[in-house]
Amino acid sequence: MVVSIRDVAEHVGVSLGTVSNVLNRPNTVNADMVARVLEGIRELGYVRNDAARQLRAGNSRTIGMIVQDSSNPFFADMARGAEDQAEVGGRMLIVGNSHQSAERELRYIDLFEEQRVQGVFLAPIDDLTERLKQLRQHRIAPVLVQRRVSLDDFCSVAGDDEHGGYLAVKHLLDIGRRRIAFVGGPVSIIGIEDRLTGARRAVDEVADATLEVIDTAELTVGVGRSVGEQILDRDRSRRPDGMFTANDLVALGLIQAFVMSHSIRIPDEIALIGYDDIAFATAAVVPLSTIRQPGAMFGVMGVSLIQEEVDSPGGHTHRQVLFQPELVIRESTAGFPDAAA
Amino acid sequence: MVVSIRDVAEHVGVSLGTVSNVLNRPNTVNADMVARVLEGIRELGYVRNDAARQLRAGNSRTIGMIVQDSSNPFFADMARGAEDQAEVGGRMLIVGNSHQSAERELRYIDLFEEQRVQGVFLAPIDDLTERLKQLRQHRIAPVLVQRRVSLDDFCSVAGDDEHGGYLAVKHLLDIGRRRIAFVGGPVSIIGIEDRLTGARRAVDEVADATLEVIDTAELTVGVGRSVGEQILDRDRSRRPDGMFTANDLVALGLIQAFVMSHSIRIPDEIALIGYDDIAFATAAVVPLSTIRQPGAMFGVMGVSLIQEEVDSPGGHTHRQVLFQPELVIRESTAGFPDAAA
DNA sequence: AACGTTCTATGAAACGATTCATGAACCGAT
DNA sequence: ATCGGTTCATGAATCGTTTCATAGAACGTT
Repeated sequence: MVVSIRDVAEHVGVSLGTVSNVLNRPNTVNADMVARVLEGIRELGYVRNDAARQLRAGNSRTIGMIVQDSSNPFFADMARGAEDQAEVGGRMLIVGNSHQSAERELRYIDLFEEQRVQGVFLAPIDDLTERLKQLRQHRIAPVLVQRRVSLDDFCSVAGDDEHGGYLAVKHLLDIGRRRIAFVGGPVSIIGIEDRLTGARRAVDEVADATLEVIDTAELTVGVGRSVGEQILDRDRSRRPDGMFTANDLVALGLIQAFVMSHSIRIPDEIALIGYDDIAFATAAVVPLSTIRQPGAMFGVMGVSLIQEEVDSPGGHTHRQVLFQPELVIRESTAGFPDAAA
Repeated sequence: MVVSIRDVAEHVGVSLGTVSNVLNRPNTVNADMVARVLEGIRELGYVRNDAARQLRAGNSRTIGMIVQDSSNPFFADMARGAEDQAEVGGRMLIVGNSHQSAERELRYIDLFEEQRVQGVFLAPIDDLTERLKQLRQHRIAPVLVQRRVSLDDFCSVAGDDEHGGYLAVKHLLDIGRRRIAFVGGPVSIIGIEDRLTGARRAVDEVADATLEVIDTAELTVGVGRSVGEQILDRDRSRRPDGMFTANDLVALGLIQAFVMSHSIRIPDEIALIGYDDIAFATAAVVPLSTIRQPGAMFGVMGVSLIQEEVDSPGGHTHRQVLFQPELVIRESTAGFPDAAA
């Protein structure tokens, strides 16, 4: 029923080594032999068994990626970039979704290791340094989406989150806001912590500015909405006048809550700025100011770094690629264009 | 360097079969033997080689999925559902992105077949009936996201697109619109064709209603934006007063174009309805009316059907699961709540 | 005719797991 | 002491590839 390379060999009347050569080194085989073998493969409907290939050859052609939240378009962009780049190198990308659960993250790492992937690309939730070093010993190249990694151990891709956080809050202060709130979390995640640090630095530069930190368990539209409702419950005087969220989803949730209530006007009463610049930020009820990061490029670069490490078996020096974020101003921190006219 | 099951066996001082039994049938092995072996595995950092496992056992533990556009949140939802369900059965999901290219679609199918996945879950672009029958012969279960499949050959999951299209345009007609436009494509894709058919049926029920079809190459925000600009270029009298788009992304693009121009008011001049009800539809500049489909459920059900077929080696009768779409009315086809008040 | 070179086909060995027929060890009953 | 029954460890065979040392064929050169 299932056709092996040996069946093809018998059918064509050549040795099994020749069929393998046709598949892997066609230039070492006589041209019409190649034609005959390919014909036989077609006739029998032979499909190479990759497990056997991998077992013998000792390497897989896949790269594993773990994202924290596949429904976040920013991660979707990253995954798309990663997939495209993997394809360039003739590799395949397997994406796992950790849902921000450290346990699922570890399970995927185990799974990827059993698959003998060539590399793993991930934004770790927990500190995985030890586990990742183990991976490296098993010839799997880990590449992180995270800034603060010990330089010698891993390649990494990151945005300058501290600077991004600074840019965001500096902008809020520049348009005259003083009661700043940061929404996001868990702040134990390094990138988020950095954004908060940058925010704090900006606030500290202005004498009468204050920073309130609203720590959340995750970064979703739903979380944004419930924080928004919580803000709505407050006395008007106790509300912030400028809010910076750790990503765009949370900001979109806030916008929904505020707009639906009809009682808080954006940006008049509260100005809002997000992070990532996902495609939907432009299309929001109130188009969202944000800090832009090149999501797809993160993916492309991450996979490139894996390929670099894999393809240079001798000396490989780890690289830290840092992308500079960029402030994008839209209506959520500016007057409406109409108002200006 | 690399630790095999044999190394573990030697290290612990047992036979290699015993180690395998500990891994696969621990209940047939004496309890403290299990403990000793596990200890050895830990000490040596042994990780099972899945390629070898799969070669010998003859089956993989993975399911392949091909999506047409990973940046569409609807597909992201579907993939998440599929992944969750795969995990329930102890399987792993591999997702490939065809970018609506029939060629990439075929490449992924080949790849999945080499991997000997247990099943493939996909919304085919081309007619793949023959190729998928080949897959089945090789013991790979194909499940389609598509309605019109010959009942006997495959399981499938689908929304009732024809009914959805009808609901959408019926709603536009109900609020008094008569010059209807359908935006989407390519209409050769079955689901899209069905939505158009439903739209046409609704239009035909009303004497003075007309339907204009704007065929597009893909279904993205960018396409929506450019169709929007094209509408803006028209004489006011030649514009539609109700538009139905084949998915929400296109509708969001239209909204962006119209709102940015400040010359077309939604829904006053043009009412708009999309399809899918992605999370961002609620948060749009003008919250978008749409036809809701349960994306995650599509994924869950699709993978369930694969598991059903795989786990019942004897008789399996193919099932067609049809989800009923649901009309969701928001501001893009209604007066603003303010206006009503 | 003998030799060296180049080209190409051959098939046994190996990769690392699972499977399964075999039998050793033990136990309780006769 | 023997026997039947259980429990459990053993290791050779096997899965389908790739690799590689070997050798046959063909050709040109001396």
